[in-house]
Amino acid sequence: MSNTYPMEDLVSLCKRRGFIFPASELYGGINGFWDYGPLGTELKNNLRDAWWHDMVHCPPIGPDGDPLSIVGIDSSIIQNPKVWEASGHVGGFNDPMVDCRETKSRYRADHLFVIGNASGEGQLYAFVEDDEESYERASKLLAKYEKVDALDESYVTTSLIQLQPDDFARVVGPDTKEAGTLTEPRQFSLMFDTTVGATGGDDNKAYLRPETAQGIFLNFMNVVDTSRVKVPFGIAQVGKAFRNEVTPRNFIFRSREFEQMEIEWFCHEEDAPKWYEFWCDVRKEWWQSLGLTTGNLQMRQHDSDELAHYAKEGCGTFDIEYQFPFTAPGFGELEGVAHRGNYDLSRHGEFSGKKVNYFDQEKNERFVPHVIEPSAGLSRGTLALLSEAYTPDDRPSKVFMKFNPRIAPIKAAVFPLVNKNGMPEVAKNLYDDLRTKHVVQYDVKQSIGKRYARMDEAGTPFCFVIDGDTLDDNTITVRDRDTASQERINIDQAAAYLDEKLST
RNA sequence: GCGGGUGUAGCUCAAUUGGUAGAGCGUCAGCCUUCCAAGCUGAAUGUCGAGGGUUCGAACCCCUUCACCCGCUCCA
Repeated sequence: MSNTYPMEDLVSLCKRRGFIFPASELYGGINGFWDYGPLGTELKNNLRDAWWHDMVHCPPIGPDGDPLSIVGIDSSIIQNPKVWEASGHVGGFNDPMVDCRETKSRYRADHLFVIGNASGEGQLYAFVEDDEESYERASKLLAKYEKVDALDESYVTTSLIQLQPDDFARVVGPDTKEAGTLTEPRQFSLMFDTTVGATGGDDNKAYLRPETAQGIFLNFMNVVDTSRVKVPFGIAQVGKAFRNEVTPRNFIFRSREFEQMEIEWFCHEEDAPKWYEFWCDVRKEWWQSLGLTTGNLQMRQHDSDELAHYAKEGCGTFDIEYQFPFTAPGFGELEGVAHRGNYDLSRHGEFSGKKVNYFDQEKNERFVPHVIEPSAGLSRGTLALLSEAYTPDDRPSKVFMKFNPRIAPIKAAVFPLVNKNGMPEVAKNLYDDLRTKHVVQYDVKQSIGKRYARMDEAGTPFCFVIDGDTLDDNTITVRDRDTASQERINIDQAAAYLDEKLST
């Protein structure tokens, strides 16, 4: 079923029921940050734990019939700043950029020059460095504007970045006719700065990691040396990452602080396409196993022009995309499976001057492994689960959350049908028993209908009810969240019933 | 970053268009209740997003700012 309800309805429910709140709401919020409430935290932790279980503790069966070998790490959010130079994050994305409001083009400020009257008056015409055509165009327009046949020494070329802020109103962009459409140069560093040490200063500048992946590459040799792993193998990590997004948008989909679940799968170059294909399949099936339906998931290969700097030399990137309510009928990225080649390990070897490679004893071969990276968004995954679960209905609550029982924040509720006649005591006993193994809730307040409704919005798959018959024959009812239908089971079977339902 | 919209109780919204805020639902308490937000009674909750201005007086008009939504842009 596609998600066609308004996003606001889901956001409203998340607030109302304690899944997700705006961060710093008391102070008016802060753009791009969100807090997880009691139910949201359970949901996110369940997703994280399911991933860790299925990828690290009990990893998929490989093409040869044996389980894969994957180990976990937990690296620091702040690393030596040189890490981000080696990874390409500092160099490639720190340039001042200039936007054209008219044509929406974006230029690197240091690539733009302007030509104009040396008197400092009149319009300035911008052109792209080393672009003959662009220069010709600017020259012609300037000549026309100045009403001269040819440009002489009274017209000079200067770098755009040397202009004063006031000058930009006089600048005509490389592909516009109006002046003043170019913005002032802006830094587009998407990495968060921070300062290490109490004294501060530029020398102590560091960054909050923009991806968890680098922590894995940094520890590649440590893991190889200490964990008895052999290529091919994987290293997994879950953790926060930070990006100064230009436009945080769409609830927790694009936030400035978010969580990733990443695997770097290290293999021999000649096996890389095989593993790439393998991981695309495995990861898509995994999301499906959590209840994301086929129609809301799609695989999309990146075009060559949108590949990340690290993926250029590999065989590409596949996005696993989900149809969120705010993207429908389009899709938004949930996970990227990238072939990173051996870019990262090579770069760290180069920049550190240390040995970063692998020796295969059987083949007597030393090489830098290639990497397949299934990089999933934990925050985005949580949003996808919420989006998928949100189910408008004609029941009194008008909506219920159809979570897969495995990731549901609350697994079951225990109610006495009425708060008397010995029922509360029996219900309480059952609750005390179940709570030692599962997240369950006990509720005696108000009518049974309201209690069902509360659990529907929390997405609790099962409600156990102690009624009059329980006192006679030890049976209770189990009410199914999705169908509202009931069945009777023996009270002694409740725990086993839950175990069975949660394991499928 | 640009353009448009919105902001009032936990949620959804109202306030006769300048006279210092209400409803429904939810929540809580009590009664009642033998299966789906039932019924009865009662209660708590808002510096009307924030700051400034105009005015005798502002939720309402003006300015600034913040947040959220939509469309562009961006998304290593």
